Amino acid sequence: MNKEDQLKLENQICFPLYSVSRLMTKAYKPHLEKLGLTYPQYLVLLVLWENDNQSVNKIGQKLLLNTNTLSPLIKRMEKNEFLTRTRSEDDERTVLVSLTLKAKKIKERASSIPQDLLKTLINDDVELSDVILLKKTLESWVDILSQHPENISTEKNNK
Amino acid sequence: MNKEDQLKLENQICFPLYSVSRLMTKAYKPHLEKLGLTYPQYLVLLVLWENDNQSVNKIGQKLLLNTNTLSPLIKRMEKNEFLTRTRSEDDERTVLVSLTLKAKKIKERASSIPQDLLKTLINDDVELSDVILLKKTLESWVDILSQHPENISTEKNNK
DNA sequence: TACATTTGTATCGCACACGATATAATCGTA
DNA sequence: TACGATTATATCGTGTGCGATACAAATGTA
Repeated sequence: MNKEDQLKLENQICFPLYSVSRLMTKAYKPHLEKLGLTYPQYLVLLVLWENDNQSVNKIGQKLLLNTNTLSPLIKRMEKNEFLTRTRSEDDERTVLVSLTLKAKKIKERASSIPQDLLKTLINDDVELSDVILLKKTLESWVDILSQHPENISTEKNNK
Repeated sequence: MNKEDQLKLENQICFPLYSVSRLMTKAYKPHLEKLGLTYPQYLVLLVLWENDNQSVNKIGQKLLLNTNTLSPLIKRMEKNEFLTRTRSEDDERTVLVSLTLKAKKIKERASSIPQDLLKTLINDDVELSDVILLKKTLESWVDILSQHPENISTEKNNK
């Protein structure tokens, strides 16, 4: 491929990645709005539904987000009564984030959202096996990219 | 898969998509910073390098972005002397966006960025054939998702 | 035990995304 | 040819992302 072709939008791998990510978030939107959530806020709940009462740092490690994104986001969720924030007694620096009853209650309703969305896609053109392959591929890219020099977080990334 | 498992972060297809998109943009960052560009600004240049002098609307159709995102973005690029904006004489509503000399000059330097990035990835673990497959898969998702009810743009999407 | 370093969180500033809305120009049609 | 509908762009408000920076608590070490 020559230099001219490399610059064509259609030959860029990053662009469809960027587009699909945005379009997927948009597809989630009407479902999440009913629950009063945004997509990143939904991600925080996913982490906490799996294990309640985690530090901001820990949540950030799982979502690959830093505290400069998470701190205000979590505060908004606290204001909307999905979360509570408490300083850890062991380490006064640490803020522990916990689910409220309200957040626990919507877990059930939230569980059907991804399935519902996938169904409409699979009914269209996508095969379930394609989805699984795509997920695997993207996950390996996450691994590689998160080890890339630009993406090593300043915080120690000790799982 | 039961309802409990569906909610695990690791079982969500959208999350790796969202992560890889962000990590890729981050990987681009140091390269684009040297040129004084952000990733979405780079996308606008890609469109114009292919065909100069296009309307805001047209650029938006190609990037799947609306004018409420593009208008300020293009104005920032005008301020940074990458673009010029002129009202069309045929239709006073239309703003035609053109490349400045500065923008034309960096085309050469910009052309190596994606290749450079891919090389470091491929040197690591990724096969070129994987990249091509991923691109194809994502492009088909773009097609499907952009036809989804939530994602039909208000503007007529007449290619 | 002082004190430099590290760690966990938060704040600031900037640049997107995007729904809702505004405004002016153009178009369609009665 | 009026005039309502459509179209092209822009503005506003809110919520992310993220680099840079601040700050207090905890840790390591001389």
